[in-house]
Amino acid sequence: MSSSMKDVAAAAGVSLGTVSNVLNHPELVAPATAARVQAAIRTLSFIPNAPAQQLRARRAKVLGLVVPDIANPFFTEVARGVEDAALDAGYVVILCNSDARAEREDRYLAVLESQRVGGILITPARKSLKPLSRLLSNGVAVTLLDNEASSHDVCSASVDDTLGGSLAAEHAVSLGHRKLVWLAGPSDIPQVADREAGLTRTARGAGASVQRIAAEQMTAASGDEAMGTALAKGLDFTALICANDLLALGAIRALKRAGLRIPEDVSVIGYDDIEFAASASVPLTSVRQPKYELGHAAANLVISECEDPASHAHQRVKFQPQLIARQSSAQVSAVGTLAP
Amino acid sequence: MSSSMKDVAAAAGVSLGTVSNVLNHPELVAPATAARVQAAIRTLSFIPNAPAQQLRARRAKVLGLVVPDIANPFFTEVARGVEDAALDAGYVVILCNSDARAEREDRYLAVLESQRVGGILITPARKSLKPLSRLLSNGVAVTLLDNEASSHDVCSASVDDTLGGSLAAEHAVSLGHRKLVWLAGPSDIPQVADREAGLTRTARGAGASVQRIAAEQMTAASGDEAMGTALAKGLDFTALICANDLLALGAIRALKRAGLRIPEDVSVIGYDDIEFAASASVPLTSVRQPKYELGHAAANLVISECEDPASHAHQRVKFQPQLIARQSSAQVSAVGTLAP
DNA sequence: TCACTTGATTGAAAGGTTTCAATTGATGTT
DNA sequence: AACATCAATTGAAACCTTTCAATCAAGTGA
Repeated sequence: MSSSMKDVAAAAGVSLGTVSNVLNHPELVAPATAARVQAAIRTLSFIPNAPAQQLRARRAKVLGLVVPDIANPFFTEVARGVEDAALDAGYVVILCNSDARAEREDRYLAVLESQRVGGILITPARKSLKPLSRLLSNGVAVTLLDNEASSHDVCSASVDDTLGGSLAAEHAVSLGHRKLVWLAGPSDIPQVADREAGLTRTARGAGASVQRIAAEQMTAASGDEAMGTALAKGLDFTALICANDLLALGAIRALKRAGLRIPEDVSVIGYDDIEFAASASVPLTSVRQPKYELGHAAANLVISECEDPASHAHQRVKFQPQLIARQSSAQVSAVGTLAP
Repeated sequence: MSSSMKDVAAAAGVSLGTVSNVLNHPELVAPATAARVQAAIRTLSFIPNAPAQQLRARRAKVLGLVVPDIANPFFTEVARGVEDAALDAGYVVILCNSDARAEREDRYLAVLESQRVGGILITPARKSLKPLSRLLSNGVAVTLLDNEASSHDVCSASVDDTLGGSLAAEHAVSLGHRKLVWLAGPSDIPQVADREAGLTRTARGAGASVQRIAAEQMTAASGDEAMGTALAKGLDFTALICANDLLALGAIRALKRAGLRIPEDVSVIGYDDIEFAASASVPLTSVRQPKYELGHAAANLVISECEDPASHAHQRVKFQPQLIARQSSAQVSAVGTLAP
């Protein structure tokens, strides 16, 4: 049904090679011939066979996007940035949710290897780059997404999480808070560790205390649960800083259930500034990350490496986060402290 | 670097064809030989070249997922269902956001045709299936997602939107509301039209009036704006029913700005029951759609058609929505009516 | 007119897989 | 001993593209 270059060649009365030249090296072919070939392409509505091109080129114009969870609006927005950059460059994006599970990540990496993708954008489920080494040695361009590269054979695009943590702490401290709680996620997530480091350093430096509680996953449900159990055990604090907005949204539910008012009793600060932060039950103060830009930049890094691996120098792009103050945080109240 | 079946054949001392048989028709090859080949596959860590398979098969084990906007949590959840079904079947998903724009949708359809994808899951940007006819005549399996098929050459998986609209109306009416406002989206979205039809029929049948206002897009920002202008012009109503939750979230912002209390002055009902509906400033009453299941079912439909087009019968799977009542809707108050 | 250059076009090979008709070797039948 | 049967394996063709060395035709300079 669908026509090949052979059909086009026959229709235009030229050889296969000439059709290819029209498509890939138009400067080599006489204008009249080129016109004839173009006409044939149109009448046959020829569309190149990408798998054949990929087989020939040994690399597909395809990117793998491996993220923990696209349902997290942070990654959704990042994905939009990736997709737009990819489409502009004639690339296509394969969506891979790892669920932050190594096993599922590995499965996807194998699939992507089989597909001979040109590049991979990944927010890894674990710290080691070992699982990527096969791909790297096969010449696949890899860019770390929302993670800073520690080695020198990959690019990375990330946001300064240490600074972000600092910004959150500064904000809380500037409102007079001295007893902070940090609601972390799983401890093996590097972004969370960096935010925690920045937060802790800045808070302690300003004379504030930081207690740490941890949620199992970076989801609202998990934040609700973790906050709930922590409150049940008793907790003395005036400000809650969360490792991301989903946790914050969940924690707010738990706080409200416990009869605490926000921000009168507790100030809450999230991280990411997802779209829903502004529509939350209490509009959420949050550390904004340039999500779309992050995805866009990362995609452009891999694409540039794909297009010209030889002259490519690995880069680390780092964006700056920004604190967005809303109603969920306020000046500490004289009586706001909650004793167990 | 990466090894081919030829390498495996050499290592195992058999012919290329035998390696292929081990992989695809193991029953044809002697156990001892098969073992030898498997060993070679392992030592060379051979991974099949998907583009070559695709070239040969003339169809890739790849699905295109074309949605208006993955940033809408409804589609995000649908996408998860699609992806899980695909991964289980050894398929891979290409993410295509059409932004509900015909031009961008066409661009993606051309890309997917070029990639020779086996199937396409699409929530079309326009009613006509014309843009898909090329694909269909090339034997690509197409399944309509969240749209009911009107023609007979495609499958579809959808949710009963007319029923959903009815459920919302019933709920409002049962709480005593008689002056309803319907916040619609762009009028060419079939889902929205169906919801509106169900809503209007049921509401009018119960003696309630329905005024219609429309947002430009199905986003929170757009809902905020549409509601804001409508309120400024004056509106007499006690319940607001929105074409989706994002619109509802935006509308709630506008209502609050106008000094209206929810649900005391206005009851608000959304549609989709996205995860954030429960965390919204007022937990949102909404019509829940089985989003993940929808995506999962749709993917399984296309995959089954890809795998065995001959014996495939086109199907229309239709799910039932369900009303989830939360705090944003309540019994109409005696004084709640707002005059212009 | 011959030798040569330049520009345009061609033909063949390669890339990795699957399929299928053909071959081989062994077993069983008469 | 000759033949048919069957299981296991092989070799070649096909899928469609790109590249590159080779060819061809036309035009230049001597």
